[in-house]
Amino acid sequence: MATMREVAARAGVSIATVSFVVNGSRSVSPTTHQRVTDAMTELGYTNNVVARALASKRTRIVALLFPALEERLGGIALRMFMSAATRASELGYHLVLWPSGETDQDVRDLVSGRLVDGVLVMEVQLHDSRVDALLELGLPFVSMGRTSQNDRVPFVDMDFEEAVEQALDHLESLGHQSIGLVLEDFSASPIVGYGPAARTEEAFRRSVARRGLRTALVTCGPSAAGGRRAAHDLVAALPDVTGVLIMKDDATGGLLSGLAATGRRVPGDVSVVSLASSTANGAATEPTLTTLDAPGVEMGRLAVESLVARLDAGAGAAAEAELTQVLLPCVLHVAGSSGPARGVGARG
Amino acid sequence: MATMREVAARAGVSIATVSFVVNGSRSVSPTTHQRVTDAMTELGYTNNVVARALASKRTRIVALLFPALEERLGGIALRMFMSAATRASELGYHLVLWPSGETDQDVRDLVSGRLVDGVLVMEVQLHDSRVDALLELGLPFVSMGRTSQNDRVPFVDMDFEEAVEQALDHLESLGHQSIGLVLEDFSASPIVGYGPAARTEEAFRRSVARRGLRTALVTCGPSAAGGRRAAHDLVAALPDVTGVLIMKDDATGGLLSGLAATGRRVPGDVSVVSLASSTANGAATEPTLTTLDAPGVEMGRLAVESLVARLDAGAGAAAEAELTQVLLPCVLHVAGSSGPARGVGARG
DNA sequence: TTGTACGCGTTATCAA
DNA sequence: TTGATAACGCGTACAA
Repeated sequence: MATMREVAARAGVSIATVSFVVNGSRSVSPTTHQRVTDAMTELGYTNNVVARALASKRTRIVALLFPALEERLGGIALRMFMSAATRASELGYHLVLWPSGETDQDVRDLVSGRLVDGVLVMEVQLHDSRVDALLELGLPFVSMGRTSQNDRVPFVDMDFEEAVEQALDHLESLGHQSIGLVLEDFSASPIVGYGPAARTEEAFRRSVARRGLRTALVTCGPSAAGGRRAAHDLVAALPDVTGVLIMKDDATGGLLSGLAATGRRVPGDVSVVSLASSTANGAATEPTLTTLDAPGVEMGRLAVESLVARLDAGAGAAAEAELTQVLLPCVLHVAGSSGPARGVGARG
Repeated sequence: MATMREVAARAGVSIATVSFVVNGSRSVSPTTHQRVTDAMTELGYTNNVVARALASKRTRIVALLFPALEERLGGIALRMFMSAATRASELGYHLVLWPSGETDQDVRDLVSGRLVDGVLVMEVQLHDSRVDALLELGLPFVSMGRTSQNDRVPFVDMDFEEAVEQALDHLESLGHQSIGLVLEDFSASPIVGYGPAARTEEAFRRSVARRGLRTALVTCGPSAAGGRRAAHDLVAALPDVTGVLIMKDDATGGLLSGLAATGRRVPGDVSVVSLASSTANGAATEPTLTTLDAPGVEMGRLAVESLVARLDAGAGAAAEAELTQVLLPCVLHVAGSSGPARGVGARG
């Protein structure tokens, strides 16, 4: 609870010298350095981050902008929160949680307090007014997710295209030629083209055309009931289906039982791969799910690192800092829900 | 980006008058008030929260202390994060996320920067050095969860005792007399007595004794495999079991299939109630789970409200402020996994 | 009701 | 290498 002034008096030096010692901003002679550190420990000096922020015009606080009232967020969002906060802490920053609606006004209001040096934006949509507002405000930020036109926007996102490739590689190597894709049904949602679903669908269409696979695409409502319904829709659209990619965690269990209800066994008759999920999540069903684990932890960590790097570089070097646009791969975790296609030997 | 000084100059008043208008700390004449507000809008004045914090010795920031590296946290923790941040925002506060280990040193280091006015502590254990440290530091805080000796500690926690009563009431009203309890296995964990599990077990023991039920208690490993194993252990220990309480979300699906593997149908032969879970989570299985939904959102909201109330009351009134110790009930959501006991009519 | 002036605890700019 | 001292932007006695 001691101030710099008190430490300076105790050490018999000027307040500026104490500041030099604390920040290492100038070199001080070993003797005075020792006197200052002694005084600091004797008085139990600790920095006052608020005073430092006022004087230095840097708060060393970054904000994580998340969509309030969003019910779809799950375990991977939580891991992003935690890893972002942890990495920020390691880098000497604090992370504040900012709930925001879809409107850019929320962003402007929050930023106007000048509490934060930079912002991370979560759940970025294809058209996102929050990103527009941040660009206009000139505040350093990193987008977690991509808009449709991200020319000069630093972002960290999941590589949905690559995830689809990995999943199809896996299934094709097991001999599957008839593969369905199950995506969340956004037709009743205000969202016009949800990025992850849109990118996954597009990547799937391109890849299956190139690979020459038989395919079908069905949408899926929430929870087990939605998954069960999707299973029926899928087998109706693609009766000889032997492989399924699904990107809707809460419906995957229902998909499994829905497939069973049509007389198809997993993985005996049909293999299932859960996209953008997690091993832990996949372990909750029987059989356990082959998953492409979303890099939530890495996304949080990298987004913070990218933002902090720009902040620590200073306003001068900010312009010439390279634009970090990172796509993180999912990790394929092979488990019980995928296996050789019917008629293909187990060692095939 | 305008300062108070600039607004004052524009309005032709003193800087103090502007401050009075901004904070409502003194009454100002309607005419000058108008001149000031006009100047503010013309210059686009916004408060500088850092300068305000330095002068007022209040940052209006609270910290949420969460256990770093904790993998067990799930959806309800995420909802706590989001609701706490949202409520704080509504009350004019900011929420920063502070990762901490088990050691109290982390807490002391974080607090020493004087960045926050108060702290929320998550996942409080029966013996928690973080709580001890906060008490010693004299910093206002609210515990989310309870220690074993919480005489003067303000807390918000789930009412595990009541949840057990609700679950047993539900099952008993359906005619069940032989009920098992499935809890997470902490024998291999460093945690000595995990609060929620310990309180649930104790409440269960007391309640079933009073009710005169036949019971068994089994522990449960992670994921579906753990639940399946628990099902076998349970039917071995209590062959005529017709009702199960389980508090381990990722194993509940496995419990269902494990029961099926022993020839017992849910809910035809055995009813299952998932404790401290969520309706959304329970909808992922078939049948959908009857759950006692954890009040994660309410806990985050109430903890913030309690803390902010104390902070806004000021240091003077803090001592005489009542000690808020709140136990929040779970909400019973009856779904597909519970029904009348065998031999009891559906209208029983 | 309004103005003056000091304090909050640092950082940063000059001198020395 | 060190020391004065002016910002930083706002809150608040105290005075007018």
